[in-house]
Amino acid sequence: MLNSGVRQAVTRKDVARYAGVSTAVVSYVVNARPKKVAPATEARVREAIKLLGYQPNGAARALKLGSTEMLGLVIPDSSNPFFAELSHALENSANELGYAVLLTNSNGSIDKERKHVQSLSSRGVDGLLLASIEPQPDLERFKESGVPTVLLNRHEPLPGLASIGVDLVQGARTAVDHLISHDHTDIDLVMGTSPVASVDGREKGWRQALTEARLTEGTVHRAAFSRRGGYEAGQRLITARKPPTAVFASSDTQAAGVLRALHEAGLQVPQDIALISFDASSESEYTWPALTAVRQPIHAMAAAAIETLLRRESAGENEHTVFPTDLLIRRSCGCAPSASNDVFLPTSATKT
Amino acid sequence: MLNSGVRQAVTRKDVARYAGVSTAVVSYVVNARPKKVAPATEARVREAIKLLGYQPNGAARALKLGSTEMLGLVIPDSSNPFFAELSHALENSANELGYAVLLTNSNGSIDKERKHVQSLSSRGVDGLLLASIEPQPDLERFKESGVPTVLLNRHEPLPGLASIGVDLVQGARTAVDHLISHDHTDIDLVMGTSPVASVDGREKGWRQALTEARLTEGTVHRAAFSRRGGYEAGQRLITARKPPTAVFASSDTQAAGVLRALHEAGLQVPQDIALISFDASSESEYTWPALTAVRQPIHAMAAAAIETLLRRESAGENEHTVFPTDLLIRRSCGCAPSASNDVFLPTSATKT
DNA sequence: ATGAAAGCGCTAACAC
DNA sequence: GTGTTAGCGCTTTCAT
Repeated sequence: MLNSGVRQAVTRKDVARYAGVSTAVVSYVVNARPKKVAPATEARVREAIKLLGYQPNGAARALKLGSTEMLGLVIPDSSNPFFAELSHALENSANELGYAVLLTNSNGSIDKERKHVQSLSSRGVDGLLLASIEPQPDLERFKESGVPTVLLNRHEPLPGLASIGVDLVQGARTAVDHLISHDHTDIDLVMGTSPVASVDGREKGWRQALTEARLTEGTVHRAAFSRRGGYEAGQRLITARKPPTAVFASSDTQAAGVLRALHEAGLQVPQDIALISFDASSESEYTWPALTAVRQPIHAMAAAAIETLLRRESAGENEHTVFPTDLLIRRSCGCAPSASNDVFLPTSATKT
Repeated sequence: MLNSGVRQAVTRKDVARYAGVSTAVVSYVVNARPKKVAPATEARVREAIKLLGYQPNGAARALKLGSTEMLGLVIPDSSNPFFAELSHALENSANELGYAVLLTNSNGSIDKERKHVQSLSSRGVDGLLLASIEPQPDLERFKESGVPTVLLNRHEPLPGLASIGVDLVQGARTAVDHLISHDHTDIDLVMGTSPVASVDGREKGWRQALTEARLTEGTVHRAAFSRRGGYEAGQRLITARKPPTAVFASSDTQAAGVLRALHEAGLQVPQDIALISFDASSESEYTWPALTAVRQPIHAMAAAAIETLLRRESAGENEHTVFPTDLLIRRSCGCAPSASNDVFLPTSATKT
């Protein structure tokens, strides 16, 4: 009838016996709750804990309390620089509040994403952080599992679910407007593709900026959200009859690929073709030339996501928080910043 | 006395009642074990499960079974490209075997690393994957917690603990030998710094290759394992009285920094200074020029780590597995590969 | 200030 | 083939 005591050799019972108290008292000192314990008793218990090398059993605690103090994280690809930085920031924020995070990759598969959500829910996570690849995640799924959820990297409100993201349209407009201020009139777009069709805010912003400046619309080069995708788009871009003089890329990784294609063709950036990217993850600072990029406030978003999730555990608000972006001026746009980097547009977060 | 039934509204008991069976039967069908169930009964149970939206409670299962089917991962920085790729591969491998992974970052702090090990152990992980920043991790700590552990990114055997890594010395020698074959005689080293002093295998390999070729030793530039570190090292390197004609960098990220410094100084790679880096993470393919790099077989190592860890749960062997590296020839070394990338040294893993 | 005991949801040995 | 039930380690109410 015994469980194979492989690991949990020492339980609170052993500690209690060793310290000559009841198991309840051990609990009181370990949690400093809900009762006070006499200093002398407490000392004996602590002594016993240290001596026996006692470690509370998380599973038992979770079962009793109904809370695992774990958060589930589902992202497309944790090795992609943007998501790598985001998940790092999320882990740090969660950790500060005593929460551990279960990391899962959907690897671009909707089916895998669903399985992970389900599995994390079954593991009893206290909350779910989901960077979904579905433009319209099935709400019922979440209601059912009942796990508080916040959607990451989500750029439009989704009624019924909390979400956090950036103003894609505004960010793109800032970038394209900047290119226009450098007197460019032929501005192409390298746009990432998501599994399901729907117009990305970056595409809208690019188009809006062009329209307002009464410029003719450039070409949209669709490619995967990856360095390779950008590389292929870059190759297509320069072999057009009339290549653009400037390009806006929907992510840093794509821009890195575009850069490679341009270099291989012997083209100079920004002289022959100027380039601005989106995200401003740390890799964008070390490309050649360094990328001017629309920056997402990753750390602030991560902190807000955790905060929203944990607050939601009690209250159940479903707001969409939009963070502003700034334009980080470096070399690829044609500017020659004097010394350090300049930053535009430092506005604050808004809620919907 | 009731637990606040916030989430786990529906338990196996509800399912049993609804299907008109006992709780044991529900267990049998959910786990397909340890008893057979009549097809008709099974169908009724599955029906009830679906209808009620029943999800097994992981904490209860873990408590009963003494296994959480979770693995703990402790790494210095999950946003560093190398560790990002490693943790991605680890998560994938673990997931295939039904294990979830708890990700934690030590952020370069030994204290944090210890806290995470302790916390993961307390959460009852079935195994620990640890990329320690300590050159000599305290063995007692692990014996005590009793969690099967494998050390990652570990390049020398550590008696008493399983570990996995790459032959740093050999990898570095291959790189430096290659530089020598390009007729370089002044080859500097950009070496990452770890918190505690101890000679890294890459430094040894660099020195050995130089010595065997009867070349005078170049300068060692110590810098952080980061793009910024590499950048600073690169700046120092080119302002020396007699700059080298070739450089071996101990990581891709550092090489990216070196590249930036060289570009800023108007130096050509490989013409003015040739460069080879270590890791060959995916970012090394998209720098300009693309980096020739010593490649670590990240996926194979991840798979082996998981396999070792899970096998160790029963048997308790403590071997050190060394993986071979290859030299991925691209442009930064001075080669002009015809079409695709060439790969050297495809040998197989060895155990100690 | 301390202790006894119930019970969280699940598994599996054992009885039928 | 199915049901009964003990018990995993913990928290906390209630009694002392």
